[in-house]
Amino acid sequence: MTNQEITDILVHISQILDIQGENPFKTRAYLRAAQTISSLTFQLNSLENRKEIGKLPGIGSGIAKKIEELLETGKLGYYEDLKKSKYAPLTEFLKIPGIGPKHARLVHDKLGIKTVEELEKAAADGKLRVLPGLGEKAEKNILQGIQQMRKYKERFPLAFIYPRAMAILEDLKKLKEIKKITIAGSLRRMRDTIADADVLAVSDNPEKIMEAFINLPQVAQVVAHGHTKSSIVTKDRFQVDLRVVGAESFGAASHYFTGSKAHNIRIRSLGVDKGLKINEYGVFRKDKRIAGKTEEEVFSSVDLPYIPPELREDRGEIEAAQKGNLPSLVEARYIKGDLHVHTNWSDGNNTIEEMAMAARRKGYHYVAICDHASSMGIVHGLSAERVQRQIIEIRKVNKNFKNFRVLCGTEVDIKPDGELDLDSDTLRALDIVVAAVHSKFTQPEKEMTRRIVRAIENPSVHIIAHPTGRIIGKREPYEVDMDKVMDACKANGKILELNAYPERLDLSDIHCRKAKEKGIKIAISTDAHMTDHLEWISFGIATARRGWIEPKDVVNTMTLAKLLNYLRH
DNA sequence: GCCGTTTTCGGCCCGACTGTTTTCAGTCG
Repeated sequence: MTNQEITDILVHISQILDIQGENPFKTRAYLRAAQTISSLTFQLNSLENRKEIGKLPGIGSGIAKKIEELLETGKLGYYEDLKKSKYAPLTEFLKIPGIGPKHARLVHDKLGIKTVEELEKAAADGKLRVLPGLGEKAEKNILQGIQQMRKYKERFPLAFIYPRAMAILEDLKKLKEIKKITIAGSLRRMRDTIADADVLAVSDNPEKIMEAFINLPQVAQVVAHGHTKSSIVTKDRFQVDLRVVGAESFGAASHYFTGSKAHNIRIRSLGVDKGLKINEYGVFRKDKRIAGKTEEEVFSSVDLPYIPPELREDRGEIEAAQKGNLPSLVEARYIKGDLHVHTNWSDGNNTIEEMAMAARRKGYHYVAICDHASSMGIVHGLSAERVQRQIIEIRKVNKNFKNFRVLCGTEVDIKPDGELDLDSDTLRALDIVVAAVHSKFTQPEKEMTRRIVRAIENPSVHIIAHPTGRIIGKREPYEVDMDKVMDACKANGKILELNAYPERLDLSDIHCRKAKEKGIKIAISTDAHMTDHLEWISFGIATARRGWIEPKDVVNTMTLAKLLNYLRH
C-alpha cells in the first residue's frame, strides 16, 4: 500500500467522521496525519520505516496502529466499518463548494438524499428551503455549486494561473487607493497546481478596491463581495480572492494568506504558548498589537527566523527554523546555465545561435543544446550523422562568443528495453547526454524501473530528464520505483533533471527533497523549445525551493569549468 | 485523536462572508 493510498483513506475517514458529527479535533487529527504522510519522502511500506510511524508529527498510537494494519493486511477494519455507515456516501457532497459536513448530513437525515443527482433534483424542486438553516438562496447556491464542481473541479497548473494573476495585480495597481499589493496563498508558495489565486492589498479605502475588483474586465462571476474581502471567478474559470488590510497589518496578513493552513495553525499554536494571539491583523498580547507590519515581525514574535513561502507546508520547516537549520534555498541568481534546450534541428522553433544569444542575455555562462535523438518521427530526432553535423555547427557558433559556451548535447530516447537511441561512440562525442522516456509509458512498474535504471547505468548518460513523465492535469507519472531510480543515480553518480516546463515540473517538490536527502544532484532545466521558454526556469527554481534544494545541490549553479569536470567524472 | 520543560487531562488557530437569523451556525481558507 502506497503513502498516497493511506493518505486517501485517512482523508476519507476524516470526512465520514465529520459528517457523523464527531469531535472536530478528532477529524482534524486524521487530516493532519494524512497531510504528514502525503509529504513524506519515503514509502511507509518498506519494513524499516514501519517502526517510525508513531513518531511522525500528528500521528500518535491510535492512527499509527491503523496504518500498521493497512500496511500489514491491505485493509483497515475500522475503515471498512465506517464505509458501511449511512453517512459514508455523503462525502461526495463535500466536493460541492458551499456544502460542508453539516448540510450534507442535514439533507440526508431530513430528506433521505444520498447522491449528488438526488441533491440536485431536490434543490431544483425547491425541497431544500424548508430545512432549518436553509432557504431559497441556499438552494440556488447548491445548484450553482454542483455545476461549478462538475465544471471546475480541476486545479490549474501554476504556470497557467501565475501570469493571469499577475495581470490582475497590474490592473489593480493602477488604482491610486492601493498602497501595496502582493500575491499570497499557494500561488506565492509556488505549488505546482493552484486551485485559486489569492491577492492581498493595503489600502485605507478597501470598499473602493472591492468595487474595482469585482468590475474588472476579466470577471465572469462575483462569488462574494464584502467590505474587505471579495471573490470572483475569471473568464478563464479560476477563482481570485482579494483581501484588503491596513498597512500596519500587511506582514501578518501576508503570512496568514500565504499559508499553508497547516503551517499557520502551527505558528498560531506557538503564539498561544507564548500568550499571543496571531491573526491576519497582527500579533497581539491581550489587546496590544506587538507585531504585524512585516512577516519577519510575525516569525520573530514566536522566536523564529523568516521562513521562505515555498517552505511553509508544515513539513518540518518550523522545527528546522527553531534549530537554526533552515536551508539556504537556491535562487535565480545562482543559475549559470540551462542544460536542456531544443532548437529547430529537432522540434524547437529557434536556431542554435538564437537560443545561445537568449541564454547569454539571461546572464548565463552556458547553454546545452539537447535536441531529440529519437526514432519517433514527430520530434525530427537527430540521427548519429546529424548529431555530428550539429557538433560542427555548434563549434562555429561558439567562435562568436566570449565567456559563454554552447554545449553539445542530446536528449536521447530511452527505448523500452533501456537501450538508448544513439550509439555510444556518438554519445561519447557530446559534452552532455540527457536521457528520457518518450514512449511506452504504460510499462509495468518493474519493467519501467529496470528500463530507467539501465539508462542510468549506461556510462554515456549524465542526466535523466523529466524522470517520472507526468504532465500535470493530463498524464499521471508512469509507474516507476523512484527509490530504486534514485539509488541507481547515487551509485552511478548520475544527475536527475528537474524539468521546469510548466506542465511537467518533474521532479516534483517531494521528489526533489528525497533526492537531496539521498545526496543526488539536480539539474534545473527548462526543456525550452523557443527562446521565451528560457524564462520558465523560475518555475523550476520555485519547485526546487519547495523541495528544500540549495545551490550546492544543483549542477547548473557550477561554473562552466567545474561543470565540465563534473560531467567528465 | 494528538500532545505536553507550565499539563497524561483538557486543551486543540482565527476571522470574513453568507444566509438565515434576531445573535448565530455553517462554510471557507
